[in-house]
Amino acid sequence: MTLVRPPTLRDLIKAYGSIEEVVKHLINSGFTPEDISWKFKLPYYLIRLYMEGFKPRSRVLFSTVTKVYDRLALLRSRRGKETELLKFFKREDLSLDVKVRLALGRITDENLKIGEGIIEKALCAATGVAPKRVRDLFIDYGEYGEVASMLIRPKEPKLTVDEVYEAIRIIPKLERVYERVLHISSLLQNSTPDEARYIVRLLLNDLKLGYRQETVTSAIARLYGVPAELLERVSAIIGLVEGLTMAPKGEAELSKIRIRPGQFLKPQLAHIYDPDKVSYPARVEYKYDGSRLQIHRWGSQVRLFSRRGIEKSSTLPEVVDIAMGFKAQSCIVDCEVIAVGEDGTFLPFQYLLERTVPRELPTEELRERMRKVRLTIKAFDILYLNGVVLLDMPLRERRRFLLEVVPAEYLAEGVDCEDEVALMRFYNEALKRGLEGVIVKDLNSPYELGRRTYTWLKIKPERDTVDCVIVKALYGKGKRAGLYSSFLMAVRDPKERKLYTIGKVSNLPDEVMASLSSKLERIKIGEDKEGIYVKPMIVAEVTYQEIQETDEYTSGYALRVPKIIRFREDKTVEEIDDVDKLRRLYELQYERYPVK
DNA sequence: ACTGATGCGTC
DNA sequence: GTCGGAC
DNA sequence: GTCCGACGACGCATCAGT
Repeated sequence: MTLVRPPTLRDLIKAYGSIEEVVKHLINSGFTPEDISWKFKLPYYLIRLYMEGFKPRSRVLFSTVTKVYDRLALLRSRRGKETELLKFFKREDLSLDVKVRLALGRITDENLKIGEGIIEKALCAATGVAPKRVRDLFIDYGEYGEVASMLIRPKEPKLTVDEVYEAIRIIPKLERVYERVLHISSLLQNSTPDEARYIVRLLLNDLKLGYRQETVTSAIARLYGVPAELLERVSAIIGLVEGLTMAPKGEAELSKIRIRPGQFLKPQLAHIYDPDKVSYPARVEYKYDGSRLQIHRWGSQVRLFSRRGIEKSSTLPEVVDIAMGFKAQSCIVDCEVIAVGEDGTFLPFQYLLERTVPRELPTEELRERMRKVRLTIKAFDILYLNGVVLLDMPLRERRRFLLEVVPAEYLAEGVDCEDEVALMRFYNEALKRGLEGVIVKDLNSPYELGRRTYTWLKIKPERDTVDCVIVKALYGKGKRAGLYSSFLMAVRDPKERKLYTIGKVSNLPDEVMASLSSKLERIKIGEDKEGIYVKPMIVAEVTYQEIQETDEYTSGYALRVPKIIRFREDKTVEEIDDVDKLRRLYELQYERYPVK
């Protein structure tokens, strides 16, 4: 009896013709990708690539791209970065969409479901380094790309752009956490420190190269000789990557891109109110505490989009019904969707999330939620009507069409104000009626896709303030590495010497953060993986937009949109506010501003 | 079957 | 949603 | 003036782990 040698990979390739066929055959015979990786000493990511039918097209090394990234990181000026990008886009050995995506640091529009947690696991798996040490490096450098480049061993670069690019694109197909970890760690094991830095950054959608997307746009516009404004507009309509990759078709083709219902448009946004920026007469409307919704209707078709373009049509059927009642053949309407009780009163924002967050729900569950949280809309703009694009029309004229299309009960309430006195009168009335505030709009302004403009200004009230004390300081990330950049605040027990947490605050100026950080080090009394615990003695006055009930903090309450107003060096921890005051403020907030 | 970790999208 | 800060 | 990164709370989805 002769011993049969197990077939080598070489044998199998000979038998099946190609490595791709071998992998397919082995998977069909019941082997897992892990088995195959183990048996033939093949990197896990390659097996997953072959399973997805990967066919290498170009042999360009990924290290040529990381060199471009490094140069971009070093260049200081916008112009310099733009020229370097232009040089990159001139390369003919890579396709334009690959180059655009590499430049934008966004390899796919799908969700990778990769965050810092999975990167940390993958780094441990790839290097055998203990999680504690990886985390410590992360605290020091504030970013996993740099950490990866420090932990990965130098080697000859051999990854190709194709491999890296496709390996990232197939990640959405890896459902299990351990699959994603194995995939990424095998990729990192086969990369150089420089490659690892940028692979991690690509996975986290953040290249940290210090240029903006408009720099990428103008580099492409320059290369293909098309106006940057046109390219921007096309990108606003069909999407950034799609728009930029159309540039070679030239100005004539780009000009043909038209807005059509069914295709999401980036909504216009508002700035904070500044009295000097208002031009009268101004349109002033209630600001409803809801979620932005863009309604597209053409014939009997309706599509709803959230602020970032997520489709919501299937979970908001009552809004679809409302849209069916619009008096138009086709239209795109901008509105706020809000939660209302059975009596028509406004419900707090938290309730709305139960309706707007889910992506899809079983019919029964959806019905139940529809009963519990009713919805209505408040429309305030119209972008398109019966084949005509209204964007460049002044608001005054767009509103005329809006009133014809949308029934009165679904329109945002407002008035035209001649001066600041009238504005403030309407604003105060809005607060009395329980609204979030008002929006002030320039009646002569066009609708500017995707831009935050001073032609729309929001006014929201200052709420009460709470004096509280820092009990914990959390490590900053990215550009705030090495500092404590967010602070856990607490209030007193009314009787005993106890503290109850109420949430975290951040957003301090760099200088303040720096001096605070050293102060905190001196009163440190403990630590965990997120930051340090400190002796409660730094008192701050904090304001907020709303108090919410929560299980997250020991007081039972949390502040929505918290802000530090000032530090109270005149106050000791004995003199801060207590939980009773917080409870009173919570109960008072809807009395003083009736939710109606 | 439940809880926790992780990621994502709303404000 | 907020803010500060780079560009 | 504009954009963007670093932050806040919340609820949901999904998988990991018991």
